[in-house]
Amino acid sequence: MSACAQCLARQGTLCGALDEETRARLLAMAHAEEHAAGRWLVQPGAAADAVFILRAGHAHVARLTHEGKRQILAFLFPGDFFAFTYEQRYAYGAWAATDVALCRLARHQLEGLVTTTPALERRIRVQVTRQLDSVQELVFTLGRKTALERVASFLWYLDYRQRKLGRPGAMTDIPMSRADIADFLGLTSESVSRALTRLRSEGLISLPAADQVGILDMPRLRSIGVVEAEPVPEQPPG
Amino acid sequence: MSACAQCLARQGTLCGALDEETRARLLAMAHAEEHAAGRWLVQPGAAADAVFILRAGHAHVARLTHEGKRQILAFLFPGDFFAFTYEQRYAYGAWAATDVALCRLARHQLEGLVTTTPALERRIRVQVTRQLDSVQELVFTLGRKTALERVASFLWYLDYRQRKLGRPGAMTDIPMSRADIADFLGLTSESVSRALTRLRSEGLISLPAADQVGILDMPRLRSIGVVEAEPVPEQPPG
DNA sequence: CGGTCAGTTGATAATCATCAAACGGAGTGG
DNA sequence: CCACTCCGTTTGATGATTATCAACTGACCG
Repeated sequence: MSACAQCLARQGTLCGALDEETRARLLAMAHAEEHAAGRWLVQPGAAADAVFILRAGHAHVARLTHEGKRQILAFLFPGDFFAFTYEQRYAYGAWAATDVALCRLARHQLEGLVTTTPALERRIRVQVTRQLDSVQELVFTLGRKTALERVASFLWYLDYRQRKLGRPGAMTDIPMSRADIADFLGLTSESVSRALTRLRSEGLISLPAADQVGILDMPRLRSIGVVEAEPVPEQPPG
Repeated sequence: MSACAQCLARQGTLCGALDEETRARLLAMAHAEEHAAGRWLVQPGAAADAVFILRAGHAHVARLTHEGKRQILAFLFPGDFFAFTYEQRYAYGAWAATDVALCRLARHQLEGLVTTTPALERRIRVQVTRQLDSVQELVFTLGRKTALERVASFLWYLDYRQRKLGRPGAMTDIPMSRADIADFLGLTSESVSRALTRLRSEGLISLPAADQVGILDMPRLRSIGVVEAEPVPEQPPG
């Protein structure tokens, strides 16, 4: 219950915007778990029989290949909801990047509750839709941005996420390695490093430590990284 | 009603798996429309006040920038469902690639119907979840595949989609230009062309016309393009 | 029969990956 | 307390892939 209270304080969470009764039922079927940094939360290829809500810590979701290639699909922050798929087996893996606390919801139980609780079903649909929006944003980043633009937009994103969790402050944490960032942005860790160095040398950011960044010129950083959609182009392309 | 019958014949459609009454209500609020090739179906930046089901023809969804960059997010086939977003305005545009027929559903009406029709809500959630799965697949393609691998996986995907629509046959249609394929795969049209030429010269495919491909060696094509997920790696990376 | 346009092919350039070395902070042991 | 090691990061040199620019081909259409 107190685990929930902590979680509910956050916006955009699955359980927010639910009435007391539904929340209680959800809680009744939730397994509260804690895992040490480095542990699998979702094994790639395992039966997709649960979904998760991250309560504390950081976790990463990635698609992996036998050749050792890795594409990180999402960096999870407290309050994030993950492992929703239509497939019978997970196409990706998720692991604890730091020590984490999470709620595990068995899929068949959740599907059961959902059929009698339209509000919950709706809430899940909204969450999945938001994830769709953000993955489409990532598609654009990977398909059509340069290394510098990718890194700039990533810093913007990091800052945005941390502000949303209510950490103002001049500094933004970078709670993942250069290699992780690279595997999210479709680059190498060297390219990420070079892009950061360039942004620093041009006065857009400061890097007091490897895991902290100060954004000195947000408008310019944003103009590099965050590409605006065309308002209303004349004629469709193609 | 006959427009619906045509649409319902297809698997994986929004309206499939709904009972008669719900389907009738959905139909009652659906605007059946037809649009000529080249027309906007969704204008980028417009109020996100409707969702669509494509009944016939092909449409493309893309994120566009004022600098003329374009990232195609999806190629829509008959039966596909699109323009679902959490945002108030569309971050992307969609247009008719050929003459199209579609159903338009006003978002506020649909939201209304959905609250009293759990089965429909569930159906929508499933559709959105499937889209999430496929966009995540695209993220991996853009982030971690070479040009040749991207094109190979694209051909596999085209073939897969057309088989699902029930067109066996030795030949697979390519119902979009090289530039469209390029903007989907994060490449240029020249790179797409070179990759196709290479696949042809290596005997994997035949190209009797620019808009048709014959897959001569599916296993090899698949092994190039479709990267298997790691079954169960020992220790999480990172 | 010429014109237009999508597609292909070729030459060159830019970006990013790869390979390699140096750097620096955190932790360890003398 | 300080040297040493380790590992992630940064920086440098080189190479590969893909983008860009440009020319050419062929199909379709007036």
